[in-house]
Amino acid sequence: MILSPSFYRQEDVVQIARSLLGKVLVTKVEGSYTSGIIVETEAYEGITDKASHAFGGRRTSRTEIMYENGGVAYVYLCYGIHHLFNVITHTKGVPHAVLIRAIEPLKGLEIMLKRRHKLLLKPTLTNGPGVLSQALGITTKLNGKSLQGADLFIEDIGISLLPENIVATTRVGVAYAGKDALLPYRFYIQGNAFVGKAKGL
DNA sequence: CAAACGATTTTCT
DNA sequence: GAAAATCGTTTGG
Repeated sequence: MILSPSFYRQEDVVQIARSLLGKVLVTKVEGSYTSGIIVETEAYEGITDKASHAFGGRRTSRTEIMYENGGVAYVYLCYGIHHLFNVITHTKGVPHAVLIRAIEPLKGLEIMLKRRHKLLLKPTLTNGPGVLSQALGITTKLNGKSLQGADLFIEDIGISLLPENIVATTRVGVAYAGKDALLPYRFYIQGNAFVGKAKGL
């Protein structure tokens, strides 16, 4: 079943980040469906989190979407090269977000391989926030889109994880955030081959 | 209006 | 292991 708006509007963004593990992110871009099981996430706790774009309540044209009601996508370009996909959570006015860092390919494998210019299925196909967006065809065109749409949603396919299989640790690439960089806001499925290994492990 | 800077990935040494 | 690639957003003049 597709995750409902009420799922995204829970108050605890860290709990949502944990809950998204094992769910399936589905996109339909240029007529083709692609999907993958979410195996790694990071929580960005709004105005109190120095690593968040909305830290201190900053509102700019880019971050405005973060203040929307939970259940929309926040996609932005990083390093001029990579599109990073986030889920906006909590209610209107509270800029919480969850970054999807890695997925395990599920459907549309051929299309994902083609988009990534690969021939074989390897973890590098979708094991980072930039590359999974490329594989799923996610670009800034999806910024602000509802996660209830026919071409972008997250569904629960009945995967349940044991607590001991969920690892909580520090986030990646946010050293500039000072003590907030030490918060255990990153979650991943223990032992999954598609969890990012590029950094910090 | 000009300049600096990334919630990263790939490639070269 | 180190460095380049690359551009929209943000910040300062």
